[in-house]
Amino acid sequence: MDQIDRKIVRALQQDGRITVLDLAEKVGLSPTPCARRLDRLRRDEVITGYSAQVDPEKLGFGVTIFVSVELEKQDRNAIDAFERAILRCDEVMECYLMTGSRDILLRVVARDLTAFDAFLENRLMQIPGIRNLRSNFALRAMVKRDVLPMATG
Amino acid sequence: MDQIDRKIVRALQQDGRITVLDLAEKVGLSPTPCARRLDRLRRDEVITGYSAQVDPEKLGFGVTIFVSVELEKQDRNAIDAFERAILRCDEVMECYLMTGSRDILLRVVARDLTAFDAFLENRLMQIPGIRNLRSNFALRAMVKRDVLPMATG
DNA sequence: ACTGAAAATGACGCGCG
DNA sequence: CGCGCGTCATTTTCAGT
Repeated sequence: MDQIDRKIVRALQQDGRITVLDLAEKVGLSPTPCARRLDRLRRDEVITGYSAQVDPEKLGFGVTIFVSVELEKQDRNAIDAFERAILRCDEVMECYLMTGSRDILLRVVARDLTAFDAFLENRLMQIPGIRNLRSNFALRAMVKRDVLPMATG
Repeated sequence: MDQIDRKIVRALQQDGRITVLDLAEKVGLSPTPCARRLDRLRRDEVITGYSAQVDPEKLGFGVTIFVSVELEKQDRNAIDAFERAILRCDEVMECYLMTGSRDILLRVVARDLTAFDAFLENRLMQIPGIRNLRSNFALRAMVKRDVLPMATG
């Protein structure tokens, strides 16, 4: 992971469909070694995939909700079980295990509040071991970034 | 936005570098009309871009922190000013305007706690109009998804 | 369907550490 | 000495018309 690798990763975060030729020029390499580095970055799982950025509203997901979940038990088994269950919920875009009261933070998308209510009732609250929930609604996203900061190196 | 468009968007979220040929086959179209739809989806900003998915840890960003910010005033001007300021912070990967006490939720990445402290001191707390802050630390990401749920249609 | 461009692959020599 | 770059060439595949 040298400076050129970081440039490659950065360029690909900014434009995931850039060609190897353009990428090579951008980072100051010729195409073949650039492609070799790209292969390595994927093998090492620095780059784990590629994705289109989509406007959720245009797909009908107008609502974003953050849900704090506190589990009854916070041992490994309880957390693993919750994790397996939450992986099956497509509405959950992000899920973080937090410090402190060792609760869990979810970012959930939904079509509207009715759909979110259905998610809570039929999905989230069906998961055993939940002590309590707290939902906070987002009015809008001010920032949604896909490019990590420059690692100082 | 019909069912085929949704399939296209879904496939591109799953693999942002899929070729038009493979995409066409996947959604049951021939390449040319598939490419036309793709152009339209980009023009309509349903698809806003493409990005590589990167493992933050492998780039040295081992720490994720959620920061709740409460502003002194919650009028349009104060929020706009905060938004402009936060856009300049590369460490802020997401920022949501919330309901309730109309505060703001940030997801911040940092190299370590020292770097996060520097961000708080030199960046975030330099923004005027902040009444208070509350930081919550993530132990790890359980789920990080880039594919929106299927819109029922 | 066609044409130009790009990707994937491999071989080879070179230079810098 | 060896790793990584550059160059070149080839074949296959893709994009755009």
